[in-house]
Amino acid sequence: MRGPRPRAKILLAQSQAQFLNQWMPLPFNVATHLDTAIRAAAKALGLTDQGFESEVRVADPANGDFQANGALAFAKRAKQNPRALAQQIVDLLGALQTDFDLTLAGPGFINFRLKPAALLGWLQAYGSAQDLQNGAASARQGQTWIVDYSSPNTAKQMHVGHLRSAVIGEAICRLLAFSGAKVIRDNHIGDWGTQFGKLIWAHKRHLDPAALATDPLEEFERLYKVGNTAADADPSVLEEARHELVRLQDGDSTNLEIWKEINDVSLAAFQQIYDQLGIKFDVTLGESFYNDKVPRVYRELSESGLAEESGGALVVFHDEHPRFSRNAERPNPFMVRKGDGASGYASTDLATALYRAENFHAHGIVIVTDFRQTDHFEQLFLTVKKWFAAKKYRLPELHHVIFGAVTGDDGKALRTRDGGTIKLKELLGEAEERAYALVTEKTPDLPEAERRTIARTIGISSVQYADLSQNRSSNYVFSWEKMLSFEGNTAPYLLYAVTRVRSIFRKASLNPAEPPVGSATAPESLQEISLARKLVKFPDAIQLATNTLRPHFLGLYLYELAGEFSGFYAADKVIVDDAAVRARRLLLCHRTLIVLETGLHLLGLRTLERM
RNA sequence: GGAUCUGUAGCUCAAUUGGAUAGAGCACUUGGCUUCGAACCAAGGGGUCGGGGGUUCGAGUCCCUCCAGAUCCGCCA
Repeated sequence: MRGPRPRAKILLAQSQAQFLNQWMPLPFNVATHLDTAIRAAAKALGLTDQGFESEVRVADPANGDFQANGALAFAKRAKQNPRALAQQIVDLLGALQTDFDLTLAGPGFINFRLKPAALLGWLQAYGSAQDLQNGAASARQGQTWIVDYSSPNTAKQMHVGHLRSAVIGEAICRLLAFSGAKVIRDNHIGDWGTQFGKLIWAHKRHLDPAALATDPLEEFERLYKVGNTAADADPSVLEEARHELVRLQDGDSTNLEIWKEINDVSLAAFQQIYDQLGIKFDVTLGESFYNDKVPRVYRELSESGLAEESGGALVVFHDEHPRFSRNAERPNPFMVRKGDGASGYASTDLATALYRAENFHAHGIVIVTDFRQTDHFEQLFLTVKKWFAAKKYRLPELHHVIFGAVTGDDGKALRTRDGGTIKLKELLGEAEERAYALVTEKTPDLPEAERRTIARTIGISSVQYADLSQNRSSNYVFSWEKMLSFEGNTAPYLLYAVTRVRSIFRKASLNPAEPPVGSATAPESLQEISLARKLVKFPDAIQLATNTLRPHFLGLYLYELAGEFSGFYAADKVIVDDAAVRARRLLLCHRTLIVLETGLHLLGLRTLERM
């Protein structure tokens, strides 16, 4: 419940105008609040029409809490003195001075430092996870976003290379939902590829029923290899495999049954992994689902003149784009239909885009894949934009969320068919084991069952966070040490901070859901102030991570917040006799707890009571 | 051959997308537990941001060029 803020009494001595002003809570997102105020000042100065932007951002703590850099860029364009211009703006920001210390620095930076009373006001105003949610939920209210992630091929196990899409995708889903969007998680599985020809061929001839009963996915993988090897060695096998594929596509009941069995088994195995990662898809619309929807794509693209015949195939060029132009040195058209009449992933993806726009009324579509598909999705998006424009369909925002490859020691991307790559199942199991050893070492007194539960959370979180803590666009060499590191910017460090806060509440016999902090006063010590200043920047971290679709910005923020808390924890004791000191420190502890837990849950991690 | 991405401390990574003195962790050195959990904290050394040139008040970030690696380039997705 957000009511009037209990800051009134510190304001009694101030003017009536300021008093009334102070009854308005400082908004959830302080940077946005500053932006609004500066824009108003710029408008008063007549700068808005000339394209003035405030450029408010989080500042280096040494300089302030937020900084506005807009005067610099504007002055350059308008050939004015930036420092003088910044001063004119500052002169109009008098109302902000109740909450902030304003300073002008360097060539024209405007710095804003929150006063302790303003910090207290913000902390009092946003006092529960629900308050944080309410504060953030306006940005994408009423929008529907489709997030297409994980999307493995069936009949194969997921290996470490599949982890990034799942982990990053889930974090993005949660961030979008937190900003108010309705999110539809769509697992666009590869269930209709040519691999099924070879697979069905082998299934009919080399199936081992015992192996199928023990570990069906393992057996399907073996069968695929058998089929692949045989087809490579013998052209007649390849021919038979193609025939099996055609029969499947023509609806042959035996082949359909095998196909369905393979997919059902695969999805059940995938689900075990998803359960561990806390992922639950809303829909699983794989490539087969779009099978009957591609003719419309061919028709509409041809009618609108976007697609053309070329060597028997149906292709789309984008002449305005050097890379996809027909005039390129080596043309790279978007292959909508192959020369032999078969559909490819391009046509499936086009049909998928249309379905998402029409059926889900998507405001935005996010597709999470590795960087190798960059060209494909660029062509897809270019084609979709022209196609939708020609047919007057409403165009959703299209985002390809690209991440780097997970590579082996040779620096080359891991591929399923190379064999010997680490299976996701094994990775998660190993993570749990290593975490268990550590838990047992650190907290041997906890009962075995609890140590197991804790180890599960720590192990899985560590693996998830290994992907979320770094900028998604870079490649990395897979290593156990990296995935299961427990020091530095890692999940255990963050989870540890959470358990230390909870421990304080336990020690004081207080319920963290109902912290007695109504009488808390403004932060005083260096560490208290530093922690409070960090807490107030949570909305900015959320916004940055969501707008850029880069969850690591939130991870970095949480790591820094946990660091501030650790410094505070070491310096300032919370459970002390002085009731005033105690209340104001408990407030900081509690707000740290809700921000950390909310943030970690947004990244898809689970948190712990103790560890 | 063309295109895209990557290159930051010995190692693994950040840097709010053009902002102020490039920051963390690991490793190394030093100090801190009879005091709310030391899976922690405090402090120290360590950098021609791959090389070179350019754009401007300001560049790790943008442009050009060279070097190194990865990836893609009409029918597997």
